[in-house]
Amino acid sequence: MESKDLRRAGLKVTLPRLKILEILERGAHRHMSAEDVYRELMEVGEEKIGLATVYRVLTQFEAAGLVSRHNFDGGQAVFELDDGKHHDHIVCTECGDVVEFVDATIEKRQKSISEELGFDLQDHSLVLYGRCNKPGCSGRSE
Amino acid sequence: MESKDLRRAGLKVTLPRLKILEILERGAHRHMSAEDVYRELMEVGEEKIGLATVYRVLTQFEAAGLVSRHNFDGGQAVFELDDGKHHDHIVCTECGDVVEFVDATIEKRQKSISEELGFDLQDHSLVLYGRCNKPGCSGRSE
DNA sequence: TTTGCTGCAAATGCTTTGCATGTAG
DNA sequence: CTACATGCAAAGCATTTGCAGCAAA
Repeated sequence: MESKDLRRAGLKVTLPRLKILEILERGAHRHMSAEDVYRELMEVGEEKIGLATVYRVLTQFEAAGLVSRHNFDGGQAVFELDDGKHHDHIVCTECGDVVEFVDATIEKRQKSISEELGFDLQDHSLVLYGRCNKPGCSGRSE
Repeated sequence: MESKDLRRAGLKVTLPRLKILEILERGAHRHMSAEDVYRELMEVGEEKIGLATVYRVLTQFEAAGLVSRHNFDGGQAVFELDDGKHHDHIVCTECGDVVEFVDATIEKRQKSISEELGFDLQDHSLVLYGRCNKPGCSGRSE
């Protein structure tokens, strides 16, 4: 029951929030833009919910640590449920598919490099772009 | 003489283009947003040049490979002269200072990871965020 | 002259906000 | 009942575009 998550985050349990959480959990893709979420809401018959609410809710979820936001190439930010485990992304430039990965070597080097350059590392963003070799790959959306 | 660069890129040699190139070469910072460039143009007395032209010119320079564009956190894209040598960035979250670096280990791992995941790597974006330890650091712009 | 460039203002696309109404707690 | 949420429309940014006038080549 995801109402727990909402209450724990200090957010009132409302229909828009529940529905959006649900879509992020069982939606078509793990990485979705606000528009993607909004579109699915419409498809599911939740036509009273406005796009502004989707943005507001996603932003609140981000602040609450329920969701994380990524700025891949192409203007639109994408959101994904945050399971607490850090990871980076590789995005297919053709079909938009996103695959997550973690690499201890890279993580370690980043830390060292920051120290060498006199920085106290707080965060980082690593996105690889390439063409995936999936069967039906050649331009959808994700 | 930078007119060469322009001609080689198939661009007419015009005052806006020369001035913008000049600012990128001798400007206050190596990484500048379009607004930054525009602001310096105004300061230098080049007040006839419009912001739209700055954007257009920077985009053309990017297409010509003279300049590269980066999307760091904070909405505004930043541009830097492209010397052909690839590098990544570490950005100070306090003063906005940017330091460039290259790390062979990271580059190699990225390649391997892409292959392992069945991607043909085309490009990547790595940005580290942290606090730098420079003397006067605590919130400017760069 | 011809093709490409520029300034300006208007248009975009994504995201955020103001405000009056609604509703969870 | 009160504080917080929502929908809608309008506002905000960064960036792009249409167009008429200008200027390199």
